[in-house]
Amino acid sequence: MPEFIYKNKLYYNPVEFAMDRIGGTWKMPILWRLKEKVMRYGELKKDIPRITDKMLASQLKELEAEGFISRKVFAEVPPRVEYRITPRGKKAIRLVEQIRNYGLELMHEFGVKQEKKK
Amino acid sequence: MPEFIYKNKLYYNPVEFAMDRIGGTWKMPILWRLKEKVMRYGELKKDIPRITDKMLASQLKELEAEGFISRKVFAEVPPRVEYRITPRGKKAIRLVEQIRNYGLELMHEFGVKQEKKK
DNA sequence: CTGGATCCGATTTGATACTG
DNA sequence: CAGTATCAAATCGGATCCAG
Repeated sequence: MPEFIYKNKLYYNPVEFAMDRIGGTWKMPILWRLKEKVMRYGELKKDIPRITDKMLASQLKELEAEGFISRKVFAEVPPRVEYRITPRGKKAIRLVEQIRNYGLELMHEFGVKQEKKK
Repeated sequence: MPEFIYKNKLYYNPVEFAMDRIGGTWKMPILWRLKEKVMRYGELKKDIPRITDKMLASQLKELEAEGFISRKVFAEVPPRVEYRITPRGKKAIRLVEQIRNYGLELMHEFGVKQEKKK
């Protein structure tokens, strides 16, 4: 049984480590949107339903701190901040795609229907 | 933006749906161990470090309720209960492997070393 | 042996208001 | 526009005790 410490937290396995980096309710949705677009804070906010400023800001900060996205601030008024995916983030996206495909498969098995975008 | 309800819970995307079925701290470790072995409750308990009875029992119940594992009770004294993976669980294992491989990759990038099993 | 029941603290997320 | 600060709610998981 592998077991290890990272940043003062005990992990039992690599899956847990990965999910701690890019798991949670909002990180994958954020990465997903930055897949092939550079986006501003406000664009992300509008594009991700129900996310609050608190969650968006904190998750962006964590993703940046661990190198999945980068942040560019423009010295303008009004302020402009752009977020873009990094190479590490691109690798993460490949996993997101796999989980997503699996999720779609499961939803089909469970008879879950998705709503259309309005 | 897909958005849907399953069992009275609102989901934002397929990833979230998948992780709600097989995510959390203990479900993947359990599935992983049943990958190619039938195991008893007590064996799982011994093999998964630090898991409590509460978590093991509840996670087994949820995995069974959603068809990832099956449970066989023997009418013996003392009681014997065996858990085995189902076809649906086997598909899940393929995803676990992908997440695990990604986690190992990330750990390498982050310079995390795993301890050897004692 | 295989759990269920209860209590409780820690963590995560949400709501709301406010600011450079 | 792009966030912070504060407080509250919900969820998760651990500890402990009990039972068929």
